Amino acid sequence: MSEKRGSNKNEEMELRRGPWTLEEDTLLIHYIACHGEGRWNLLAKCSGLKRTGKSCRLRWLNYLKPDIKRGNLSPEEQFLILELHSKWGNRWSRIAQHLPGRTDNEIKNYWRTRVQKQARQLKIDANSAMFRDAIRCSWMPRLLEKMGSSQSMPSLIDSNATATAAGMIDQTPHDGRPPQQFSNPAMQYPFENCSSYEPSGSENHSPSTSSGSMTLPQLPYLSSSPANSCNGFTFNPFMSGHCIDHSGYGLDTVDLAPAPSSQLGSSVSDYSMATNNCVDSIGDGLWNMDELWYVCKKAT
DNA sequence: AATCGTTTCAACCGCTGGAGC
DNA sequence: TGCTCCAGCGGTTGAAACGAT
Repeated sequence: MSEKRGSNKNEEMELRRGPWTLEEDTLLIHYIACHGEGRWNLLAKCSGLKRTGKSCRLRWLNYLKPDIKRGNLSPEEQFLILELHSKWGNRWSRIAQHLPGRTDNEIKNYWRTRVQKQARQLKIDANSAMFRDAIRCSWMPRLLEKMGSSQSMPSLIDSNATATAAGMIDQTPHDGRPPQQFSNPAMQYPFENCSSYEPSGSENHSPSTSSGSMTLPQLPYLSSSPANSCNGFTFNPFMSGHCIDHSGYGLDTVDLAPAPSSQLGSSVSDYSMATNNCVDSIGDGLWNMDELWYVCKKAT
């Protein structure tokens, strides 16, 4: 036993850790090209890499794999992440399956650095129903707006038959319920029904499906308002002019300061008007913290 | 230009579940 | 049935990059 432990220790001492070098990457790529993926421990031993099988696997899956998509997440991808996370929680690999070329690690990082950041700034729990509703009622419409204007959805439609922001989020394989579908979310996503959170593993409580379009559970504090309105807001998918930013993710902080009380009592159009003028100075983004704050505030 | 605080993301760690024996 | 090994998952960390002053 002690002998085995000693030999393991010697092996561990030889193991490299930390950032991968170009030589290591080349070695790994070459080995996988010859022998294929999988059997990572064997790969680690036979390839000459002084890495653990785990490390090799991670490097390949998260960085070296040819179909890995690099760069900022598109609005469609962001929308999907928000939508799928609201259903499945922190099931990153599962969410990643619906975003071709994106890794669970990347999605997880996105959620932590972009989404949770907003929750922190709002001083609310990122896992709270309140925050999720704020996302659904303020952030996601903004993404739809972005998607509608960029008309870039075909990329997802083409690359992912089971889950697209533009069509169907297929749940059938996971829980046997009918899939949620909205043939054109920019036009049809019904925001009158903001969702409550469903923790991971509680998929039996997922949003219901109604006549081919996504219908989400209605919150008690939301009025049964007309389509495209939520919690007193009117969400026109093509409404322009929100506090938005230049970042590729569109989620950088805009302004955490609560709206003046006079605005809280106004109609959404008034409120939108009040915040619209920041567009020119801030740019083309998706995230309006004032509005989000208002959604959260009204929910309490 | 230098310093410091913040953000990003690649990589690691611990745990779990499945397969094989 | 229980053990071991391995792949995969989600949480966390820390170095590098970036931005503000």
